[in-house]
Amino acid sequence: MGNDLDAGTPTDMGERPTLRTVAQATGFAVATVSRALAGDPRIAEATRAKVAEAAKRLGYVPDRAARRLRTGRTQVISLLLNTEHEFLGFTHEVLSGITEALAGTGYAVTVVPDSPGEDRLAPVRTILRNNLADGMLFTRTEAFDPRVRLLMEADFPFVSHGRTEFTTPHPWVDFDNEAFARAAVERLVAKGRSRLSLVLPGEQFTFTQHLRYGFVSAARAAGIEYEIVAGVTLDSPTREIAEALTQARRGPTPPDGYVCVGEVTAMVTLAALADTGAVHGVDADIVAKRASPIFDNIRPRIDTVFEDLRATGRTIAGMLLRRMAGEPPEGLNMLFHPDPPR
Amino acid sequence: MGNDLDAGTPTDMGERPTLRTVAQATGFAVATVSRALAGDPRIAEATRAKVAEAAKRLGYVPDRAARRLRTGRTQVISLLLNTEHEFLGFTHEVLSGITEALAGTGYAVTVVPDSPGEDRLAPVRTILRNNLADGMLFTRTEAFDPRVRLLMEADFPFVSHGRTEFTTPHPWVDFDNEAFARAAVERLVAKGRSRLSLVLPGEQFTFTQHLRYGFVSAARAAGIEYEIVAGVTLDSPTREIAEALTQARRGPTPPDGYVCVGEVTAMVTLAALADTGAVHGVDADIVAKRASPIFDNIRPRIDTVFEDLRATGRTIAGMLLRRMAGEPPEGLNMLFHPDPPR
DNA sequence: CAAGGGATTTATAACGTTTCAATACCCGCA
DNA sequence: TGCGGGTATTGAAACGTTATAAATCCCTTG
Repeated sequence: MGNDLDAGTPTDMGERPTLRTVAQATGFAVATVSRALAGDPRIAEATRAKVAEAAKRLGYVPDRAARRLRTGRTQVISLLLNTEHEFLGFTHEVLSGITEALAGTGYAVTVVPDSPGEDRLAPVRTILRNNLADGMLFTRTEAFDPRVRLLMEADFPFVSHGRTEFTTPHPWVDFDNEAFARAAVERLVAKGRSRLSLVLPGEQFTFTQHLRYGFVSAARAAGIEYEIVAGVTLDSPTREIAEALTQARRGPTPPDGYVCVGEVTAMVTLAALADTGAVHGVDADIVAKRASPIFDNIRPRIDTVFEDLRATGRTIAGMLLRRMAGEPPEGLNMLFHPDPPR
Repeated sequence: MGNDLDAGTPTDMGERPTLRTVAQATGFAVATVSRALAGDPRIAEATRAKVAEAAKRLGYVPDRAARRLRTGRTQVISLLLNTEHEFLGFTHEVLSGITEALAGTGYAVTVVPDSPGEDRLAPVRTILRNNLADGMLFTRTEAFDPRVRLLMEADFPFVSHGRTEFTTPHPWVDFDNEAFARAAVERLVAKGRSRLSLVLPGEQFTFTQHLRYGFVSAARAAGIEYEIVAGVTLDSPTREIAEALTQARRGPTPPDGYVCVGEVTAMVTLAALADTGAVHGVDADIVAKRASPIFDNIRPRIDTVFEDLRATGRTIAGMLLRRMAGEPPEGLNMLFHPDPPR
């Protein structure tokens, strides 16, 4: 081996090896090397082995730009990130799950801001038109989400976190929020609570309807009173939520049970209880959805139901890979079920 | 203009316009169009205007892959994301800030996992060797961070969140954790507290040393007792931190003041107080660093110092842009100062 | 009027990959 | 010997862009 003085090419050692480097090292043509590395069966077994060895030895890695230019495939997956304030680890957990599922696949994740007030289609259009990704992931899905409609029309691979109400099937991953709400209500009823309260996310999101249905139907089934806090959503400033909750507590018949969809609401609720002189566990109870271990460290302890967001991230990414590989959308659905409350 | 029947090219309407499309529409050569759009002063003013108009009308957007292949510049910025569990909005806030600063620049952010137990250099090496990005951002910087060393050697643009102790200057953005710790101590002393406690992040991080120094020197200056909780770090499972704190409280002279570096620790500390029958505000006080508005909704209310992570994200991204544009590293530093505690 | 020269524009060659169409090779068989 | 026919390999073109070097034009000047 030694130093290949005869190679006298501009491509010297230290440069990034290309197909040409490998071709020269093996004596085959560039086209052959390309095919061999792609595992093309028309290339002889022995050749494939020789090329593979040389590629590995030289540390050859295909150039993304060249491949992308040639094939039109970007090897990129875009995640639409909502840029509203968010307090607990939603983004971190989902993103960790996604990168976990994508490790070793050659796919890169790019993060694209999805400003909630703005046109939610704009970033999607940009990605489609300028061919910036091979697939897309997003959250906070709406019943007739325009992004879903557009992507289905364009036949562009995506997985939504959250279901829609379109009749055409598309890949989605969701948490069974109806079951969560139902279980939360039942848990509170079991504790003897009979006037329940719930703060919902914005009306437009599908999971809001699931939560509402689970909450309302379970409360009715138990024959107890319930109210959905008016005038605020989960995305309202916490100050406003706190005010609404406090005001409700000062009414003639304050709630004695709270279903909280997020950790923040749970904290706000705890604070509202404290501020109105009520004692958790005595005057009222809370059951909350929990996506992080933080509630292990809250006093008073409150009942929680765990939603595994890292698994969610892994799943949406894995499903997108399958969709991009050509699987039909029909089978690509996954509904996570709440563990029993604890 | 009407329909250009004479154009009879394979590039029909509906296809993504390229330089060739614009060239044909204007009658100039591809090279001229490229130059005109790049604002090359050697192209006549009138030509530049005509080309710009046509490009806009046709909706021309340069192809990233082609540009990348030709120039070697990727138009990508990589963010090294630590995949440990994290509970409050660090990732979300920093990432939102980054995308905010990058909006409209044409740069995309890709997220690369930075597994804490693993070789922290591996993802950096991959990015360098395979030319996957033009610049890099990362957090949890160490005193002699090997990533910083490698990137400086390679002369690759980056901004670290956190300072190092290298003598060669490099761009960084940091929060003045020493000032935070000092202020927290002073605040506790002002409340009459005289036995302070602190849980530190892992020894390897630079900001750990800043915290330690601020804490220790302020406590000494005030002539009070202090302890750094042994055996656990901020990254320890919360259960272990809780145990260590609870145990300390059961000793002969339990702490009466806590400096908490994160929101989670603050919650754990509150829980430890509650579990040992101590009352916040009576038996002990807490001053905590706060990166989200969540503490407005914690009862008991605790003193906090705000670290604006979204601004941090904006700043590291903005600084990286300047570095990539060729600015020398010397001036590219920014130290965020804590607001007065409240 | 020819030559010089500044101002514009352009043809062309890359960047590294994949793929189409064509070539070279080898074997068996007429 | 020559030829069909599979097998294995290859040359060349193309993806869309930028940069180098050369060409064109037009105007000034000796």
